Amino acid sequence: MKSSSLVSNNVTIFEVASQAGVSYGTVSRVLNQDQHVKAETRERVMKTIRDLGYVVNRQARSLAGGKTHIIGILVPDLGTGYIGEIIQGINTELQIASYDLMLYTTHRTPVLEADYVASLAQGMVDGLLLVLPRNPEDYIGILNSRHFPFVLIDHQGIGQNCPAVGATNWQGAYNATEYLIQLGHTRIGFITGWMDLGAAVDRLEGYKAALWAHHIPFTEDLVRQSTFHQLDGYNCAMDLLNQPVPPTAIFASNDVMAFGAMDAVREKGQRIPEDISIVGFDDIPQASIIHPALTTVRQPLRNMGNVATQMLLELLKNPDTPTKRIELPTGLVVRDSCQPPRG
Amino acid sequence: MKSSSLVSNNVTIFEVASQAGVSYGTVSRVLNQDQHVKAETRERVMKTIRDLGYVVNRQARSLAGGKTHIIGILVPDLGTGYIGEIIQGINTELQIASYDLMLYTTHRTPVLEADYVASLAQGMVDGLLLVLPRNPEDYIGILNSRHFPFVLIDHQGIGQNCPAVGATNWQGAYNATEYLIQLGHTRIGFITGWMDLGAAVDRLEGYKAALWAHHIPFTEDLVRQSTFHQLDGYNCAMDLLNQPVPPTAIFASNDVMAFGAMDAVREKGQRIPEDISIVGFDDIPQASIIHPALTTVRQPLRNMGNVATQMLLELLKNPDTPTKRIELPTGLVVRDSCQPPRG
DNA sequence: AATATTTTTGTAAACGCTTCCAAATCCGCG
DNA sequence: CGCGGATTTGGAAGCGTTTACAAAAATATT
Repeated sequence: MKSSSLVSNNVTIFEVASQAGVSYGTVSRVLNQDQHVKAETRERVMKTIRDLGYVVNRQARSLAGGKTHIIGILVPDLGTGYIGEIIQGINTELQIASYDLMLYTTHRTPVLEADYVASLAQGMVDGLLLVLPRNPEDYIGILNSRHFPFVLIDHQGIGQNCPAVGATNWQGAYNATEYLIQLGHTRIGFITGWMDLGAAVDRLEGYKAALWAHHIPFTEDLVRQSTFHQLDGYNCAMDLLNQPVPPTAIFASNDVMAFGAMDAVREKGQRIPEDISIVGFDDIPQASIIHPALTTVRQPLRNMGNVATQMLLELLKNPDTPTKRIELPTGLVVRDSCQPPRG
Repeated sequence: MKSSSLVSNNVTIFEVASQAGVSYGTVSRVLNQDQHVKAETRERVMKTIRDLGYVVNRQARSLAGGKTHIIGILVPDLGTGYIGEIIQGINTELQIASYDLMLYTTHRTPVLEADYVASLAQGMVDGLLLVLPRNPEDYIGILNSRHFPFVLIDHQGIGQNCPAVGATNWQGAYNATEYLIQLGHTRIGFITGWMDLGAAVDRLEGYKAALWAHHIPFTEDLVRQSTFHQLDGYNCAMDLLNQPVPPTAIFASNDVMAFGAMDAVREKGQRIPEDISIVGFDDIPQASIIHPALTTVRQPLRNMGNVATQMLLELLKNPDTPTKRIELPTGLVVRDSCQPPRG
């Protein structure tokens, strides 16, 4: 009986109804777990459904009911596994709630981003998960005014209070910097992410705060503005290392830039961690497979996906759930890329 | 006018029709580029559509027309960037054809796989892209008998001829093995993937063929059956290295197992490539960032996504396009993980 | 100028479901 | 036994399209 749903094509509630000797309204009620059905009738209908291999037509259901049971997710790309992890988290929750996932990648094109959001919000999906959005200012206002449910992942929101889940970026950067300081480092290079992203700013601030707390003067000479990309990480690290008095440690604002920094260090003929310590941020899967394994600040990516999805589903169920921003804790993962400075 | 579509919520063809002074049928015809509309009328309707910010309701359209303009993609996971690359390729094509993408991850649970396929084929999507399917036998027959359009990516199909795109696995493995042989290696370890996947078998066969062509005796002692996972790659490599006469090179059937092998080599206190050469397969993004950069057989993943999508779209447009299987060429990417054996 | 032909437009009937309202059935109790 | 209220069921209407068919308008033909 299992695969009969694949075999028989177009069973409708009408066929189920006539087979079970009830009206189609009753079948619909059973399908929607309406309480107003006699237990015995429900049983009979469910059996018929199984026998006939009936599967509800989602299009019809959403036309009639106004809900699609699809949620959309907008991501910048799928390159690094960073997004992949988040999606796994989202997926788990969605599966439980039996929602479907519509995936859109923007490749960081703001135009696309706004367009997608426009047409999605038009009824294609019930809610939206926006991962690492680049220019949400363009549309968040509109989504809000239309009361369209959405949750931001890894973005601070934009002044207005929107539902969002992020991580304690500041604290993570603070802890990582402090770890390096406690190892004895005082000249710690820092490579930022896109500074238009709140997370990148927070990480820089955490770094500064840790220096400050340990009475180490902050200097712009040790900071390089970058883009979260590996190659830029490489270039910035190179630049940092070419200074008259180079840093003894480099803290990159994400893991792939840390990988780039590692390349730079090696190209200068120096060793990690003996000559230079490296710290990353994110703890993407590759961080533990690279050699030496990267010490990094772990973001609970999967968990962020879980939580964001739960928030969105809650929002769908109960639209006036108060808006909240959740920050999941980050944690320092100590591996092999750091040690006290030489001498 | 740009964002009016976001502002106004429920414009239907009826409103457009009355605004434009035509019947709703005509609007529908304009929407579907039906030729039977006077040019002037078409213009007027299109203007109204723009003015009102009308957007077609996809649910209604597919209920009536039978097509969803959504294609489904079934992937095992999103962990390694391998799938991510393929998805990028798919996405590009889909964007051009303005189809939407529904993503399902199976985590390699055969049950899920079959269930998904069942309900998807039920009308949720117009076609299916099956990436690296594990047990397609369970449902390919049924899909075929229902004439449901699908394309396999990175799978050999199952005897029957189904549309599929793959890569020249045999040739790639042959070339990589030959490369090692030409460097002077004669004891070349080989770590397989899941042997229930055709691609894995082909790679093993390519390896064997190259040995044979160069009169190097094949021995099971140098082959380990594995699973495409990093940890298993590590274990198999360890096992290989612990033999009385260990290999001087290891060829892993994919990159992440090669990463695992690298870990094993290092743990044995040996260096890459000085003591042991390593070759992978796939050329996922990480292969070039790991240190030493991995010599590997490049699969044109993005391209495979492109081609598969084009095939599927063609199949949708013209259901009796003859079935074909396309094999895209692989190529050896020489980086830093190999050198001639010592001594 | 009248008819035949073609092009364009209007309309009704699906598509498969949800949901509301009214009708039927059931139950307990006087 | 009959009545009121609660529970259960049936059926109509509507969701926003597409599409087949018929009607109307435009054009060509004699």
